[in-house]
Amino acid sequence: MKKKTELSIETTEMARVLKALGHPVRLYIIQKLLKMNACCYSGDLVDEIPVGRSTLSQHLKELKYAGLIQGEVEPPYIKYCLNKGNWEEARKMFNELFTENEQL
Amino acid sequence: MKKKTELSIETTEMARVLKALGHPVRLYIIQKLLKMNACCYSGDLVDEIPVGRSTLSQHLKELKYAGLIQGEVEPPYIKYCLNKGNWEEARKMFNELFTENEQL
DNA sequence: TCTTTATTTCGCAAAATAACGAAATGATAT
DNA sequence: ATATCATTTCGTTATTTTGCGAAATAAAGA
Repeated sequence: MKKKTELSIETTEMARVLKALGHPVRLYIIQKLLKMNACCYSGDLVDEIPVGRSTLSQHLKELKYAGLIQGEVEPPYIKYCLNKGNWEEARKMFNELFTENEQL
Repeated sequence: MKKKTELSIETTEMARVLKALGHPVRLYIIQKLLKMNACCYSGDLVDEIPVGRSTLSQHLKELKYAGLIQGEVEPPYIKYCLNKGNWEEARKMFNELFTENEQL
């Protein structure tokens, strides 16, 4: 028997997004962007989050790589905003996962 | 300035759940339990997931530790089911995160 | 008692992650 | 040309995660 099917692309991709959100610092950033419905700067975040500048930069990079945020250069700042298109995609995915079984 | 506030318990806890879901194997298991609205056995999973028995066992342990599933001993099997109470909590958390900003 | 069966724990190795401070970058202002 | 500024990249270290196979466990059957 033993099919050992590869896990689907959808599952793998969704897990990637969940993983990106699965760190307090990164989740905090996303929550903040959602709550404010706005963008923010690394310099603002570094005052609110107990982590050094370079570490924060790494987390921003990961969120960007996961497609959840995007950065616009506004010298000497970089303005980080939600990637709304991708976020909407993610929202749909999660909604499916979380609500298709409300009867539980 | 530099407040360096600790991140809130809520954010930290939510990140823990997201992290637990942030692996393809673990997400697959949860998706399966949701879809079937039922329980499953480690032995079933090992035929569907491309990973060894001991590795699978580790992932089940992590899902259990994160409170997402629970296991009932049914010798010689162990029946794994969603922890419905905790799942409902998680569902609410995520719903808040993902839907409070549908206007985006 | 000795197997068998399903599953977990153990011990290990490889890879990934998280964090830091120092140095680099790139743009502007002096 | 040099200094400043916000931010990133680099190099490093410590820790965690992922994965495996071998051995252990625990229950039931021969």
